[in-house]
Amino acid sequence: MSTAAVARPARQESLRHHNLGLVLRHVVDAARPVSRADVAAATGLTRATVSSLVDRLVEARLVAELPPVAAQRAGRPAVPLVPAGGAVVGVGLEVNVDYLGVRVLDLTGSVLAEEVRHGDFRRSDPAEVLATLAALERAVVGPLRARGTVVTGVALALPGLVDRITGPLRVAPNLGWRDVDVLALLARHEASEGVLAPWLGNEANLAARAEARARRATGPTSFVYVSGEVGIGAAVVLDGAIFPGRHGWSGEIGHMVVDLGSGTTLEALAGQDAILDRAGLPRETPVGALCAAADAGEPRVLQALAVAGRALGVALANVVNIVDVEEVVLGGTHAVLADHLRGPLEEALARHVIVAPWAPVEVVLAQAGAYPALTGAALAVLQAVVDDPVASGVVAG
Amino acid sequence: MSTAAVARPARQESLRHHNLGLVLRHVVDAARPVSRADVAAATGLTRATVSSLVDRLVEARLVAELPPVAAQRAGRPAVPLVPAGGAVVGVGLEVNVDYLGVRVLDLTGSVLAEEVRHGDFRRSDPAEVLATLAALERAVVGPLRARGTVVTGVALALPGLVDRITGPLRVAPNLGWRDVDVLALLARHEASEGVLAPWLGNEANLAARAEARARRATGPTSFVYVSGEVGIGAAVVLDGAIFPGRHGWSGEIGHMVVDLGSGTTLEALAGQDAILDRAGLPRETPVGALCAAADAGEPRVLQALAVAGRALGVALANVVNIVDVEEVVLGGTHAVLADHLRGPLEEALARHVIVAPWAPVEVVLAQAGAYPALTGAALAVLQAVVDDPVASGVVAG
DNA sequence: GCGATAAGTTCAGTCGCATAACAAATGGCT
DNA sequence: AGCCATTTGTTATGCGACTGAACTTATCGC
Repeated sequence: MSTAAVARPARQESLRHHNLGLVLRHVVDAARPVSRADVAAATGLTRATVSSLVDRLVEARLVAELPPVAAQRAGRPAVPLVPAGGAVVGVGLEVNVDYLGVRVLDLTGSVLAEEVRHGDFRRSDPAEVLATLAALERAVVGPLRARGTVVTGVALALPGLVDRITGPLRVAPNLGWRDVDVLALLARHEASEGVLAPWLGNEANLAARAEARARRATGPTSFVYVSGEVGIGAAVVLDGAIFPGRHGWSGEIGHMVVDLGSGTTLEALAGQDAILDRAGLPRETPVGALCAAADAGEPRVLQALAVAGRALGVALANVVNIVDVEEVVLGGTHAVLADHLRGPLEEALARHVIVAPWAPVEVVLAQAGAYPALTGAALAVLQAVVDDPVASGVVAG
Repeated sequence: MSTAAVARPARQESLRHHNLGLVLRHVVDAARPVSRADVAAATGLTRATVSSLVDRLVEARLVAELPPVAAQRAGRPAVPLVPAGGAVVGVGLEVNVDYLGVRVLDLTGSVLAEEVRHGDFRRSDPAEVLATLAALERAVVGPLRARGTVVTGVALALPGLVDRITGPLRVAPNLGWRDVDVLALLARHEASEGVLAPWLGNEANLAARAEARARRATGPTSFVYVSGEVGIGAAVVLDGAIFPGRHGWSGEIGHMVVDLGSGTTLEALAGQDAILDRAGLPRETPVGALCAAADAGEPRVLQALAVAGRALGVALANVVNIVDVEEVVLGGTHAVLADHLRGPLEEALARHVIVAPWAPVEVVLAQAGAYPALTGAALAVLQAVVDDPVASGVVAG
């Protein structure tokens, strides 16, 4: 009943599409090279079928064969398969408060090229900033393209509300942008190049995607990712998949009301500016200095961080009670401050998460490295390739 | 990258499975009888394929053919197809604080049989209550089964935390149950009958499922369903699908902290007991009487409801900011009190939902009727049939 | 050097959908 | 009344994609 997602008819080709994705996913997700026989055993397909599918993937330069290594057991040695490096790539873009950048990833997850420009983009002019970004993208991607690299798509991370259905950026408070038609502004600089129009996404959501990939090997991938920068963003990941919400506006916890009487929001207690204000430090203080002051035992700083930690803990307990995930992943400035936040944060989680007795919530640090949204944006594009290599145009029908 | 759901290989039969579900869903979800040709046009399958699939569905008694009606336009008159009534059914069970019951639905959505027993199950003995439930189920389902009705499954709604992975009921505070192996207790009374083991689910989640089906025709089906009974439960529905969370423990908003300083939770402000206390009425007061007192303009009552409405509004704004849905659906006692809650509730939503300027949150009343969780439980079973008629064993391979 | 073993390929068989022609049943027009 | 246009549903025929089994290839161990 209650018809869920858009349902399409399944034709003969659908099998191939699905199974190509299945095989490719096994090769990409494997920790070490796998053989055709391994893939067959793991997927439940026959060796014959896997062979046929792998051949297509090799032809499309999504999978590469390594030279056989000396086998240690009897039998014909396996041909090791790995995701092809450098051939098919996704491009991640990001505009944030104090930097913008481009990062290019291939299917192995390695960074082929990257460029980050620092600057102050508060109250910036969208047209100008996006022109800079487009130029940077051209400079980075151009040489790759010239070498024959296939760019399957581009995704742009923005620190604001992007409507995934209707397109425009509604508002990015920290950039001072409002109702900006990002695609149109970018198209001015790119159409001539034949560059693909980027997908747009929220910075926290895309960073969480990078985090999901980074945590893939180590354990469960259902978590809330908290990204503390100037504001506080979050994203919900369930079984490795981002929860987007209806419009792509999920995870906006910065404005969560944590005090009904005063209407105080989380950001007013655990945001970067709020912490600095309460600590009696100027707002320009870098996070490192704040952390150092805390390490030195500065009482006002410790007090401010205790308040922030508790507020964050209560807010995240509320989130966990609503979406039922197993972990809290701290990213951005909150990762740097984790040592000082963790105590009150974990206490609040243990007290207020209703299922804590049966499924205690772990608090862990982000592993995705610097500029995770850049990585996540590129991964979003590559994920689409893996999910359906044919639809994304990389494999011939 | 980041492998999402469990991926299975697609074989030839997978096509058939998928397309059987697709066709059945079209017939079930259609507002009026449809022809094979209609289904073909709507799904993108050919008439030949649809014919073949429909024949199987008719044979499995999932779809029925009506006598052709006089056509109003040229051409051979269509054979109207409808979901078969009374042949294949889902059984919904529920144990709640002051009643338990059984409801049997067929694919048309009509109630074939139903029995509700009122009682006080606070601090009850699980074994005893479940024995009563099993007897009631036997009494209701037995005669149907004797008539040849096919029972595809049973689902049991409980007002507590049910681990959908490991099975047991962790805790149902208002029943006073804790770590109850519901399946084992039920099996004692049912194994002999050859009755299926029920799926277990949270009452609010299953009620939301009924609500999603009821709202199917009228508009968007992304909402938060709030079910105020003795406690306050909620469920998130996105595009018609329940958001279950990792363990099935999503939507636990009753314990949301809305006042950091005091640690006050939503239930302490908007729960039934809390409202009655603040209104100066005894806790046994029925909701109708409370509502009447409010209608009469009793100042303390109005004050209590204003407090509750605002608290609920803030809590739901927090939920909407996290999961990004379009509507709030009020069920249970909150539906009865809606007139008095709506004002402060809508004000809080407008003020605190960050995307309200672009996507205002609608507040609407539940439409699913009495005991929605009973309906939702039965629908859950039927949904599984529609999603994959073969896997659920109703259609021959 | 030969058998055991495992990887990968080839080929017939089967399943399920598409395509297209055909049969059935009705309204509209002369 | 009779014929055509129109639409529904059915009946071949073909093709794509997977399975299963036999076969080839390549290595290890004795």
